[in-house]
Amino acid sequence: MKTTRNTTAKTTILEIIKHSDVALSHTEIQTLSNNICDRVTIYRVLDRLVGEDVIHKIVNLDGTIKYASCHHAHNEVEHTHNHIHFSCEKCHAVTCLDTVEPTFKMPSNYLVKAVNFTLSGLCPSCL
Amino acid sequence: MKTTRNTTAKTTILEIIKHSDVALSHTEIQTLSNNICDRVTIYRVLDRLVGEDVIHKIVNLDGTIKYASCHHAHNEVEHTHNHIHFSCEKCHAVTCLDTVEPTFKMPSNYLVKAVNFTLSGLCPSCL
DNA sequence: ATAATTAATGCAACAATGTTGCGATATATA
DNA sequence: TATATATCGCAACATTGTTGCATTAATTAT
Ligand SMILES: [Zn+2]
Ligand SMILES: [Zn+2]
Ligand SMILES: [Zn+2]
Ligand SMILES: [Zn+2]
Repeated sequence: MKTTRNTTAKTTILEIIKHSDVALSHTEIQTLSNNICDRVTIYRVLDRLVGEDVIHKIVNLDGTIKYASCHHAHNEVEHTHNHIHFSCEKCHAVTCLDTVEPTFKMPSNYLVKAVNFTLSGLCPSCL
Repeated sequence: MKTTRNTTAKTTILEIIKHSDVALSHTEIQTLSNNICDRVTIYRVLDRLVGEDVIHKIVNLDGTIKYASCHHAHNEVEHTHNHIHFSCEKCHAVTCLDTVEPTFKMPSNYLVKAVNFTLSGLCPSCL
């Protein structure tokens, strides 16, 4: 079987994401990592971390992709990322709102498997 | 003042979007328009139509941008696009669900100005 | 109907972002 | 320490979106 390895690039990138209180884009991670590795490597590490369920991918309102660490217990049976994200239109910070759970009624002829909710406006720091 | 003009490109693109029951990307519009105009013109026409509030922009789960016509009455006082979108993971169709209204409770220290909700799963055709 | 104004277009050139192939490197294991 | 192979670096490429400018065409005025 295909195993996964802990490399310096992977460790560094994961630390950067874990220590950030906002979601980070590929470019932001590259800057913060001080070019510790190639641009392509960052893409591949991010894919791996998402696959390992250590971080999750967020699509921002403008279509940019951001990454944040997963704060759930890793032994959950049902593992979803159905929490809301907030995108501040002033400081552009994207944060996970793990406690907010949206409710909605869907027509029965749809099968909903995942939700991706993003709110925008002003965050507490910018309010 | 700067007026807007009705050109063949604009008319054609708007017709394509209006007659589609799913949201369309720039590339899809280009294909459907049979290369009636330059790639850049499509970008500019789409920006104009969004600015005129005739169509609205949707960010799909994968970060791709799609466009759909607005179905609201144009004399509404409050004009928002806070409806849910559904993205089918099989046929990749993105549709507007104008009737579904999500509810949620936000912490008071956030100011929510806009919402962007996308559900994914299987649409009625693929179920 | 014709001329004048300028919004809109086409084209080229560029920037940003993401992907792929492959030889070289480094990690985990024996 | 030796081996297997996951991962990396690099180059090359694809896609998507932007900008500047000369040309074209839609609207308005004459
Ligand atoms: Zn903010
Ligand atoms: Zn999150
Ligand atoms: Zn479908
Ligand atoms: Zn819509």
